[in-house]
Amino acid sequence: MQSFTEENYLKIIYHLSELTNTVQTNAIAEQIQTKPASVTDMIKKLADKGFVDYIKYQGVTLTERGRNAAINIVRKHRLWEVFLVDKLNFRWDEVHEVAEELEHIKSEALIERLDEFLGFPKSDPHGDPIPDKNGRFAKTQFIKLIDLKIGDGGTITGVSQHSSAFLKHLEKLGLTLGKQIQITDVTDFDGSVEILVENKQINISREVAKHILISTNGKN
Amino acid sequence: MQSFTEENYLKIIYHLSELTNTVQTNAIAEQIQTKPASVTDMIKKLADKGFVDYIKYQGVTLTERGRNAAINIVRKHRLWEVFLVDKLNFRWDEVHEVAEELEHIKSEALIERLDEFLGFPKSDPHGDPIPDKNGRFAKTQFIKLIDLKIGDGGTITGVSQHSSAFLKHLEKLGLTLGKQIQITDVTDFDGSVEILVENKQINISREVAKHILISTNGKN
DNA sequence: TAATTTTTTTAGATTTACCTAAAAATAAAA
DNA sequence: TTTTATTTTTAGGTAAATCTAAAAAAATTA
Repeated sequence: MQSFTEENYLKIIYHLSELTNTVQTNAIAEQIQTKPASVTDMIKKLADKGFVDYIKYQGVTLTERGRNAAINIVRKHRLWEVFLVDKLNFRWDEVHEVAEELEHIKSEALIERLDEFLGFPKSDPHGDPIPDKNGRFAKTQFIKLIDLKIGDGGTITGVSQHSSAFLKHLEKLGLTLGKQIQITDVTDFDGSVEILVENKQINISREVAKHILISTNGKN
Repeated sequence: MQSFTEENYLKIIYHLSELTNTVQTNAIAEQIQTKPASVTDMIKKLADKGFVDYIKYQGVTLTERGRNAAINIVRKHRLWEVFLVDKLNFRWDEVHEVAEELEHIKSEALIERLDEFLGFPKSDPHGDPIPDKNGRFAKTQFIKLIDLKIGDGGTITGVSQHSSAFLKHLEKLGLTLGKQIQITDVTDFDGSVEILVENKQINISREVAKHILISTNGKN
């Protein structure tokens, strides 16, 4: 059984592994809000316990054991987010911080019953897939909005940034999960994107477009 | 804001305060499963922070501030227990350990919304009163079953032991909250008590009788 | 390839919550 | 009121997770 802190490291390493194969010390330090020296210490500990493979100066990768542990934490995090939104009427931009705490509650029975209580949801309020109790989940095929071309369209099915500030901004723009969008123009000057949502033309910054995930329903 | 550990100390001191006015170091050590020397350390820290009044060798009492903090933790613990039993179908003997973890989740909004979701319950699955958001709750007038005399009767409205072993035992005997009981005999030899529940005569040990709380509906 | 910059690690400290062993204070018994 | 027993505190230390500052390795640039 891992400590609260170890669990956070595993979770962060797991998320960073989706971007790069081996994960760098500095990247972890930035995510976990700590110093690289502290990360090195913890990585050694996780390596000793068999959660990560680690070669000095080369970065880390999760072992099978480490990945399973990480996926379990992600599962808990996402289930709690569904609970907060579906049952306690939290908004999607309010749930992340609370779920960061709830994900560390240890009871397995609690999570299985919570899953059942929520009706075995497949995705969380931000569109991220929820692993089942065996750690399996659909590899969702997302495209970043920024990577679409003029004329391309699709459905908003996820976000890659969970901060309250970002999500509130999306809400204000009417860009919530399930909304159909289509790219109508891309501005050369600042890379901002012109999109059509519910028959309205809006302009979003490149930065925002990077963190909106689209499932395309075929181009036109 | 207090640490996980500080919260546990406050909670334990609060519960022990219901028995004796000033709480002894050894009593805390026993409850918290630690050594008296460690308790002394923590007490000093809590005193520095203004949560307890402390005189060397004399024991501690909670300050107003300490009591408020403790009651808030008790409120959270009991609300989570209701959630686990009412919504996730846990049995009353399964909830204590999980609630020991959940009680430390910090979001105030979470607790207010959970309270509302549960319909503002007044008592937890063991019959203990749930403080409202201002820390107010009904001082319940319990009598220990062991203190009743032959012929006395009443309703089981609480227990003063939350261990799974004890609660399972009560369940097996049919002694659950709300059951009407009447004392029919007390054995001199071992102090065990003969009681009438649902037209059946059963015998319970002195130890068990000590931890069952009765609200009397008048003697006969 | 050499020089510079960036990344990562080591070394040595700090803080929190705990420990053991011994000393001091208080309470109980003779 | 001594003596004995119990309770509590002090002193000094440990482990976990962090830190700063400096050294070492790797990557980048000139």
